[in-house]
Amino acid sequence: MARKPLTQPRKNAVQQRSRATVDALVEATARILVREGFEKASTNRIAEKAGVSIGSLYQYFPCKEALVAAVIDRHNAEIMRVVRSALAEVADRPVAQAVRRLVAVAIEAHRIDPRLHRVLAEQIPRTGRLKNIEAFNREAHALFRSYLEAHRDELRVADVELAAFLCATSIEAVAHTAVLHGNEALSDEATDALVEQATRMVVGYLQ
Amino acid sequence: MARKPLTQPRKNAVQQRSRATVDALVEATARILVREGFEKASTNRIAEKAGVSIGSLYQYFPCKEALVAAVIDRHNAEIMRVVRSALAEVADRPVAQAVRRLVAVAIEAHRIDPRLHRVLAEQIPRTGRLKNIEAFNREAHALFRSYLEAHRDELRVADVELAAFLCATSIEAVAHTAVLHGNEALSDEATDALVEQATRMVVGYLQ
Amino acid sequence: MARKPLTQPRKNAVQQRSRATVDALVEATARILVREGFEKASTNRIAEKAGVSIGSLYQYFPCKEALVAAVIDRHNAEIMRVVRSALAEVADRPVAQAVRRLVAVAIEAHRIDPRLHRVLAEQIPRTGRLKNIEAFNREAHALFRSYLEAHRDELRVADVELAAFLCATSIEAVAHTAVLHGNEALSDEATDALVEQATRMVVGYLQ
Amino acid sequence: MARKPLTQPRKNAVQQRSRATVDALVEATARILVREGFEKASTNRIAEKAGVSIGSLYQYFPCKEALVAAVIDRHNAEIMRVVRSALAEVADRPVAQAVRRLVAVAIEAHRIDPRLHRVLAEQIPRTGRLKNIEAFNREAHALFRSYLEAHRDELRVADVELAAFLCATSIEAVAHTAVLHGNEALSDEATDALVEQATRMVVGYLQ
DNA sequence: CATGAATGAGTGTTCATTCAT
DNA sequence: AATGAATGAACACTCATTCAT
Repeated sequence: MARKPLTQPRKNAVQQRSRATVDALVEATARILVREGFEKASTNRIAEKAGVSIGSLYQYFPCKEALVAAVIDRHNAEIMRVVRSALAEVADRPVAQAVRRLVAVAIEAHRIDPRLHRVLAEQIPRTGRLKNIEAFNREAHALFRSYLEAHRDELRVADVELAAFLCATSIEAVAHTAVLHGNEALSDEATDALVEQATRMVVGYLQ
Repeated sequence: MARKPLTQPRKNAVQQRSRATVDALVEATARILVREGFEKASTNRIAEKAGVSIGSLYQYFPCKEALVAAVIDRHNAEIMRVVRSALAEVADRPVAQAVRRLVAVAIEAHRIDPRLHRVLAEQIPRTGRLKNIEAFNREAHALFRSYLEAHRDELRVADVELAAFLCATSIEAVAHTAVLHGNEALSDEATDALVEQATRMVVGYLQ
Repeated sequence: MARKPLTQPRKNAVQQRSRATVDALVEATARILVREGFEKASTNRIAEKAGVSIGSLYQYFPCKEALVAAVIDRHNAEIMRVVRSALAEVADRPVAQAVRRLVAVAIEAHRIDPRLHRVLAEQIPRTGRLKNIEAFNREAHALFRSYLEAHRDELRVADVELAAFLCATSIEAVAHTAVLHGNEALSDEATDALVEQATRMVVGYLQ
Repeated sequence: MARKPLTQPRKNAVQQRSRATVDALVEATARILVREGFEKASTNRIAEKAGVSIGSLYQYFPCKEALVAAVIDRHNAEIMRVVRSALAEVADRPVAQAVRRLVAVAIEAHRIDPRLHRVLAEQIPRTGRLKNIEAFNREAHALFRSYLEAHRDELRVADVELAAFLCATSIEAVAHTAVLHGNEALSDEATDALVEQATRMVVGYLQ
């Protein structure tokens, strides 16, 4: 009952151990996913790479999908932290500035862990409960739409929802493709040019 | 080119039979992919649905991936036929007209077999040799870029390659998402509005 | 017999606690056996249902079989209490009366916890040390045989041992099957008729 | 369509091979069941003992239970062949003769493969679809009841159904216990005495 | 060419049991 | 004593692929 009295003994030690095991498992899953792909990510292999017994794996994750979902959630959380803070930051800025920032942030977000992002976006069978990747896109879209609605008087589009869909989809696709499908890493100049042009396209449309 | 003209009938018969077997296998694969997903598409099941023995399947396809690749190729070919003819058709039209037509065609293309398109885009592990889905995108992008280069004097963009990437990526993403991720089928009005706005965005940027 | 009388209270407390833990474990095992069957009765689940750690379970029971054996022993003890007291009660009665009472008691005994009885009789793999269910039968048979030997002069059978085997086996099987394999619970009338006829069969044979 | 023209070529060869595999699997299952018990009868072990790959096992049996069910069916079929023919044989005989024969047959039936019978009766978890063991008992009971009904005028019992239940259950239990739970094999004299006494008990009751 | 029986490495998952804390 | 995290052998089952017929 009495907690945080400077020393959290046993239980905390226990919690730390558990936590370390869980982290090791999620991390091992992500690594295998990135290096060898979804097909090679068997539970036994994950446990082995995590330095944990297969029994322990199933103490913390009810099935293989839960492990992959944890990786997805962790990655999505990182991305959404960046996206949410950017959108909060530009909430009161005019559309031209806001869009430029959001395009830049979309690229940044895709650079957090591009190879993992690629695997999650392209290699995971989107069956059953593993639909979560789109979930985060939906949240990002919704936030962007809220911004546009708040700035409706600056816009010269009739249907804000449609405009939001158009712009958010385009920005995401451009950032995704540029970061993941370019043959080489984007140079700073190329990135600047991309941001500049994408911003021009979107702002030109909205205003 | 001309071979053994005497036994040609026989050989033709054989070739026809082979062709029919191959077609049946590809068709069965596509059907199972659409109806039951990649995970259920085992080679034995495909052979059974195609009314062919598993041995025969391996006479025509060296491995499972080759079968899936054939489905992808067939689908891509259908799409590219539409895209190529549209681009040929608009080759000499002004940008505004051409873009409107291309946006409409992008949507049409995604409607050819949306459920198959979805499976191919989302459910197939993109391991090893199964990268072909992007291949077709690359061709479409290249064709569009050629168009823009031929109409460079109508444009007010500095970097045509970058502009082509931006526009083609956006159009593809918008069409893909609208067709496959909308909760219901797009109405005609919604489609018209989408085409109108996407065209405005792209043309506004290019000119 | 009398040990360390000074620390007895403490020790008693401990013993009581132990006793309670053991009881909880046996009870939990029985409940799971009845409600979910042998296959679901894992040691971890038993410990959980008993509100005891898996470590404690192994402090009191060396292995899973020991737990199941304890359930069997407890159930057998209950049954044998009934059977023994009935046999004591009829020890001096004539055969006709005694048999009628014993048939009734056999049915009563199977009704003590029919679902548990069924699981113990049908679902537990009778491997290794888990043969105990027959043990109780052996004791009941022996008691019945003693009764018959004491009343030998009332009987017109040559081989009392064989007669005891025949009658005890038949009574047990009839009671068992009637209680556990009848589609519905036995009505009072049906039970009466069953007792009447079984008694007639056995007494007719013995006398 | 045209079948049995003296030679059943290919297909027959194929069928023979399949049949041999199936037989080997059922036989291996029975052997392991007898020698090592249900718990040791894993599908991999069965396949190995049958000299067949685990894959082949699953080509012919959809799950482990199906394998065990096949063993049960095979054993039941053997027993029922004996029981059915005995009942057909005695159909027109008077009760006293018929019962003596049936008791003898019950013992014979339990001697067909006593160790297998024991495992099937005692060691197989009677879960789900593995209830078949009782099914054969039901058939034997029904046949016996039919006999009694046909000979009702010879009997002095009020309720033929109840009498059939009583006698069939008793005979089965006595035969089962005598064959399987006696410490040693029954001598011929002991068997004769058992048949004699059981017959006396049952006939005395019926008439 | 066609067949389909056969293969066996590999999968996800369970569970009795141990042992450091 | 009590705890519960950890273990890992074992299980039922799948499926891409081979090869004798």
